[in-house]
Amino acid sequence: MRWYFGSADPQRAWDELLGSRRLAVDVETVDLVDRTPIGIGVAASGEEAFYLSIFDNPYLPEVLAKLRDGRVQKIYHNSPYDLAVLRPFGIDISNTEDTAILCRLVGYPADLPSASFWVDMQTESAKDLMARHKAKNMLGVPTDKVGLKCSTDTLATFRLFEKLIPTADSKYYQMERAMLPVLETISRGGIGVDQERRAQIEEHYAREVEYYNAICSGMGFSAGSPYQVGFILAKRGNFLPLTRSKRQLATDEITLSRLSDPLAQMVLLYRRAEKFLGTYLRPLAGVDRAYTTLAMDAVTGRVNSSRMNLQNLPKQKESGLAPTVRSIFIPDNKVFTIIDASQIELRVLAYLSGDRRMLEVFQSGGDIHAETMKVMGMTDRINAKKFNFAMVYGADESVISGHTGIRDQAAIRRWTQSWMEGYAGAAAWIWEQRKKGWQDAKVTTLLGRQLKVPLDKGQKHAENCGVNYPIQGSAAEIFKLIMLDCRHLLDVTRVQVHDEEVFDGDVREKLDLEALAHVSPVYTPLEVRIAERWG
DNA sequence: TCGGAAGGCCC
DNA sequence: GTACGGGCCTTCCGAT
Repeated sequence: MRWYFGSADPQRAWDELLGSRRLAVDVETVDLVDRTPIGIGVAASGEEAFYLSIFDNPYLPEVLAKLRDGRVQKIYHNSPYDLAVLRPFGIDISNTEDTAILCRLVGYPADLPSASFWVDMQTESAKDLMARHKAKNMLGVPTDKVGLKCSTDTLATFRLFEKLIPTADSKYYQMERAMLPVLETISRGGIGVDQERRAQIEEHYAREVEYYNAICSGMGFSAGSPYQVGFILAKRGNFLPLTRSKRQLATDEITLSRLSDPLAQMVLLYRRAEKFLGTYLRPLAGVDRAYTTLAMDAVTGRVNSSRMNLQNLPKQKESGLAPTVRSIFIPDNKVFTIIDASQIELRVLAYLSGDRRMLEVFQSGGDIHAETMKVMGMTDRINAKKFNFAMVYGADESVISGHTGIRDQAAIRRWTQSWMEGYAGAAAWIWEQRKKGWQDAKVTTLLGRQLKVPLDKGQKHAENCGVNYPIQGSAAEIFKLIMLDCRHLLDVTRVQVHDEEVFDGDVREKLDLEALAHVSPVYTPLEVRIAERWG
C-alpha cells in the first residue's frame, strides 16, 4: 500500500511530507507505450521517500491533494511525461519544476541514471529493471521493487533540484519552466478530427494500395519491402546504387524517381499511400480529437511532438488530385488562425552574424531570397533559396548539386563564393562557428544556452553543428517567447510546428503583432492567416 | 520479441 | 572515398 524508503521514522516522515511545500514526484506506468499509471513516488527531502500503489490506496488522496495544490512546488524529471500521465487526476501544472531541463542547461546528461551519479545515487531505467526481472512490463516486476525504483528516482530528483537551484534562478530556466504548463495544456487540448473526411481519404488511399499490391504480388514481390523492390528492379535491368551500409540496393525516392521503369514510379505511389494510411489515417480512425505529447528534449531546445506527431503532417501536394492528410483536422470554432514567424532562421543568422546586407533586407521588409539572387547574380529564386539553406546546414558541393540540379561542381563553388562575398559578415560568422564547433565542442545561443557539439561523427559534422545549433536553438528560443506572449490564448492553442502556431477560432484582434515582433532583439514579424482547415 | 536499417514526413 | 542541421514513426527482417 504505502512503502517507505528511508532510515528514520515513517510516520514522522509522512507528516513532514504532508506539510511540505516542495515535493519531488515520479510516476510509474505499465510501460512506455501503455501509460496507465500504477504508482506514485513522492519525496520531501533527499533522504526519505514514499511509494504509493495507485490501486485503492487509502493514502493516495492525501498525496493527490498535495499535487493539486498550486502552492506546492512539484519537481519532476522529464515533467511532460508525468504531467500527461497524471492528467486524469486533475493535478496542478502551474507550479512545475523539471530537473531534466536543469541538467541540460548545465551540460549534464539528462537521463536520470546518468544524472543521479552527480548526487551520489544510482538509479535504474525502467527498461533495465524490467529486463532484470524478465518482465514484459512493470506489472511483471514485484511491487516493492517498483516502489524502490520509483522512490530512488524521486530522491535523486529532489537532490538534483537542490544542487541546481542556482541554475533554476536563471532567466533561461524560468523561460523553460514557464513553457511546461503551456506544452501540457496544448497536449491536453488536442485538435478536432473530421471523421467523415478522414474515412473518405482513407478509402482513397486504401484503394490505391490494394491496386498496387495486387500487381506487385502478382509479380512475386512485396512493394513494402525495400530489399525485394531493389532485387526486382535490378532484375529488370535498372541500375541501383548500394545503401550506406552496402547491405542492399538503394530504393529511396530520389533514386527511384530517376528511373524510367514504370514499376519504380508505382512503388513510389504505393509508399506514399501506405505512409499516409499507416501513420495518420488509420491511427485516427474513430476518434473525435487527435492528441500529441509536446516536450522540449531536442538538443537544440526545440519543441518536439510525439505519440501522434503533429509536426510532420504532409502538406498539400500541388498536383491537387490526391487528398491532403492535413485537411482532416478541423477547428472547434469555425476557423483556424495561423501565425508564422517567416524566415526566422535566416533572421537569426543575420542578427548573430551582424551581416549588414541581410539585416538591411529584413529591416526594410524585403525578400531575402530575392536579395540572394541579386547577391549571387542568379536568375532562379528557388535555387537562391536553396543556397541560403545550404549555407545554414553546411551542405557540401555534392549535396547542393543534388538539391539544385546544378551538375557542375566548379559552378557550385563559384556560386558559393559569390554568396560569401555578398554576405561577408554572415560568411565570417559561419567560418568562426565552424571552428568553434570542432575545437570547443560547444556553442552558444541568443539567450546564452550552451549547446554541446557531438564530436563522434567527425569534424565536418561538428563544424556543421557549430553553425546550425545556435541558429536553430536561437530560433526555438524566440518562438518560445512568442508562445509565452500568447498564453492568454492557451485554451485555443492547438499546434506548434517550430515557427508556426495554430489557434482555434479567429483570434486576430487578440494578437499584439507589434509586441510579438519584438519579443527578442531579433525582429520577427509574424504572418497571420485565417483558414477553415489547417494546410 | 527486440532493434537496426531503410525510408519518408516536417521545419 | 567521403553525411545537410534538428525531429518522429512505420515497415521489414534478421538476431535473440
